[in-house]
Amino acid sequence: MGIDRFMRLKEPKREKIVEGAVEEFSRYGFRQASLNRLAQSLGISKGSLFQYFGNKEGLFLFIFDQAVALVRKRLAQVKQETAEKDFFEKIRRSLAAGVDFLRRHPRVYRIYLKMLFQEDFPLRTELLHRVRLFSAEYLRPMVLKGMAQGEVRSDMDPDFVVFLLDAVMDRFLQAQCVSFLDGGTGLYEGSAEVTGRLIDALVEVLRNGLAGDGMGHAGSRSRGGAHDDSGLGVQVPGA
Amino acid sequence: MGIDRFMRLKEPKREKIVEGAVEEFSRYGFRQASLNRLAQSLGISKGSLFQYFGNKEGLFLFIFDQAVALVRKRLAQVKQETAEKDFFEKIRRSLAAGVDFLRRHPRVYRIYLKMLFQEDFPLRTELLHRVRLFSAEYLRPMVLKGMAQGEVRSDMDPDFVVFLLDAVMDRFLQAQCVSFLDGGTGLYEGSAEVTGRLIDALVEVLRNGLAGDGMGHAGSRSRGGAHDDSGLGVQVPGA
DNA sequence: GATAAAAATGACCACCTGGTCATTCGGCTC
DNA sequence: GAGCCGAATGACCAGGTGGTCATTTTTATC
Repeated sequence: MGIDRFMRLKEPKREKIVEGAVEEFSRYGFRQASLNRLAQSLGISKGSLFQYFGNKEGLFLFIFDQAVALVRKRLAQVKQETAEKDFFEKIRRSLAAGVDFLRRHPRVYRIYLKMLFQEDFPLRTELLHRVRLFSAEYLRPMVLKGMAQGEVRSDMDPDFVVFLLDAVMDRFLQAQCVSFLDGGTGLYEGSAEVTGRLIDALVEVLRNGLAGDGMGHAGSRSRGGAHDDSGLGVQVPGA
Repeated sequence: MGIDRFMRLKEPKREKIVEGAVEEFSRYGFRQASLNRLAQSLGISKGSLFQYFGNKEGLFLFIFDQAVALVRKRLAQVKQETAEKDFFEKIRRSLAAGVDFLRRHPRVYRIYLKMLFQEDFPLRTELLHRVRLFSAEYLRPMVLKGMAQGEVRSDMDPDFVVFLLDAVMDRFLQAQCVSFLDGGTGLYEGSAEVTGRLIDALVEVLRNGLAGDGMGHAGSRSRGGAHDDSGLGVQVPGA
């Protein structure tokens, strides 16, 4: 059929088409993306796009599948790398990996954001379920294990803990792309150093809010202590 | 010009038009919204819409201004009602008011969500700045006051605290509208009771993570104690 | 009821969309 | 160079868009 015809293309051209399509969808979402414009910006004819992908939806799904595979791969890598680490260190590393991914593939992330709130994507429901594996497959077991090991307080609904982690981590990533969400913290297109500090500060708050009794937070809480080895990103203004 | 011609309309018709427009924009965003479809569903001619609002953008701005006014009014009300309350009680009440608003005006909230991630809205930048007053005008002074009074730990960047609160509260609201974000917590279109419990659970985690030394959390933290007078929404599964 | 002013209408316009397909092109083999 | 065949092309289609405006309908005044 069509798609193997696309696969028969030579590498540079294939990559160029994928990149161009990612750019188009990330800028305009699905419906508002224009194959006329895409074809023109790629310097190929619109007819070819239809030969390769059948229709607009086919092109989008192809792009989307590639992106999901990319994310899964990276997450699996982090999971493996931090298998032996403390719960909150896992969180820290996951966040750092997220930031890194997003810097490397900003447009891929934007497609995801668009799809989240723009309801006219094709197969939106199914695709989002595929993407939200982040909570289902990644965070949830991590939380359950953390609870079992006493690192995370176990008197709360684990699903709710997952929800909180997901909320705060996702927003942290969004703030890197959407200037209105950074709230003066410097997250939006901030330097790696600033971002690193904020990750540490975030993880510390999470530790205070969620840590279990099994962990070694000595005093009333771990204020500045425990696992923080890079200086938490805090001003000390008044008191 | 046009808009006062709209104002001269009789009340039921005016309201019907506003409601129809909110429905259209909330379903389709700006670009994909169709004035043909809107006119037809309203049972008036397209020409009239242009007489009233000049163009599509004018109609959208009119709708948007009304919505912003609605939100401001409600927030001011909550601020006044909780002026004498504890910091975390303020947060709790604000969240509850947010949930309430969102149930009363679900389509207004959806327009906001669409605009956040769909970049082709007219005047998007300016409008979002106007809307994000939530952090700037509402949360920030609250946090600063909380820090000054020792209710909130003051060794962190206040902007970062605002960011965290904003993130978690916003996501909490989003989860009521977007099924993929609720993560099995039951927030998505959940009952008032479930939502109430989750608000309490959320505030408790925030208290543990952010409370200052001025507050009365006696032990290593306020586990289940302190200000929680409605039973925190927690299962007690294993331990 | 006649007249004038205001408001509602919908046919019409230029433009853009996703999608089609007969035609042309380009690189093989012999 | 001839012949072949898959690949690239872009004119073309039906359908939908925001926007216009001459015309008709409604309303108000006398």
